Amino acid sequence: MLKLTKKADYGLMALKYLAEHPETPAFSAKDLADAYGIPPQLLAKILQRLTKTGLLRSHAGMNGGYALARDARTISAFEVIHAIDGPLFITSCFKGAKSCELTPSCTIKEPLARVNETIAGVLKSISIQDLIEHEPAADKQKLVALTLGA
Amino acid sequence: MLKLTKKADYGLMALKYLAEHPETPAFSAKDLADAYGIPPQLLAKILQRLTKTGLLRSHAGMNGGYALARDARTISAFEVIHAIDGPLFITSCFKGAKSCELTPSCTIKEPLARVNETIAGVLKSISIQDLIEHEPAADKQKLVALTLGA
DNA sequence: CTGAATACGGACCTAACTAGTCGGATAATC
DNA sequence: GATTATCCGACTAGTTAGGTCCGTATTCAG
Repeated sequence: MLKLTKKADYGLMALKYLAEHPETPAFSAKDLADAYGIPPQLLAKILQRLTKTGLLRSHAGMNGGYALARDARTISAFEVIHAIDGPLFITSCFKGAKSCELTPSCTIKEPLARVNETIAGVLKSISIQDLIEHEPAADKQKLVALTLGA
Repeated sequence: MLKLTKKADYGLMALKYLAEHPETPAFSAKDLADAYGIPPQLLAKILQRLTKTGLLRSHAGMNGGYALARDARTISAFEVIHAIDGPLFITSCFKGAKSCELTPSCTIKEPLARVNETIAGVLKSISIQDLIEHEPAADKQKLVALTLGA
């Protein structure tokens, strides 16, 4: 069905929330979970993962919590999704290094790999900041090149 | 992980195979399954589904089998995926009519919906025929517009 | 008319994955 | 040292994906 996991959704929501409140030094996992009605312990694990991949900075203790490690404009949706859901493969084939068992019979792998790159490109072109600024802006249109040639 | 199901892969492979052999009037599910080492009964069900959605024509009895219902150029990868995997939703939210329970707190739904449309556009721009012709062709590059504005 | 080849379609099984929970350890602040 | 946090692994329940089995209907050849 080509859909993100809820975890990725939650992660994006949390990052967006942090980006929307730059004045506050840090939010605890519970704060963020309450803001969206997300199970706190689940969100906590997501935030921990985002911390480990360097997208967030964490601080334990009172008045601790999470904050963006970088500017919201420099964090792409792709990074968030990749950190939480792992590598992005549109094909069920090539999971990592070992190509699919059907090779060389699987002939659609190569064309779909380009589709995969295109989708990744789309997600890379979207920053957390973009999620906030969703005003009508025809000049903000972005063009993504889809190359089918080998 | 944002990936297609194997069923969709199998469907695309089968359609591509049919498109590559226009001279043959029909291939049985078993023929196609043998060509790729796919479980025959699984592929059979996929082909049946593609028939029901009008992408294939079927014929029972001896020398029966499946054939493309339309020209390979007019069948998009999107149609195939949609027929097999169902509607394409990148967000875990809005499954069909009922929006996610987090509404209105879920604020990323709207921006991601546009990403969703972009990806759908990419898949719609790719025909079965395109899967066959994967020669280096810079002039075959396609541009996909990604609009983030509301 | 009979039988082989084929499409059709439901029921079923199993492994994997997703979402979420629980419990405890560590760390920082007051 | 009590409180507020992050951290992290183990566990459970529900869903989905992938695949199988079996019976029925349809078409064609001999």
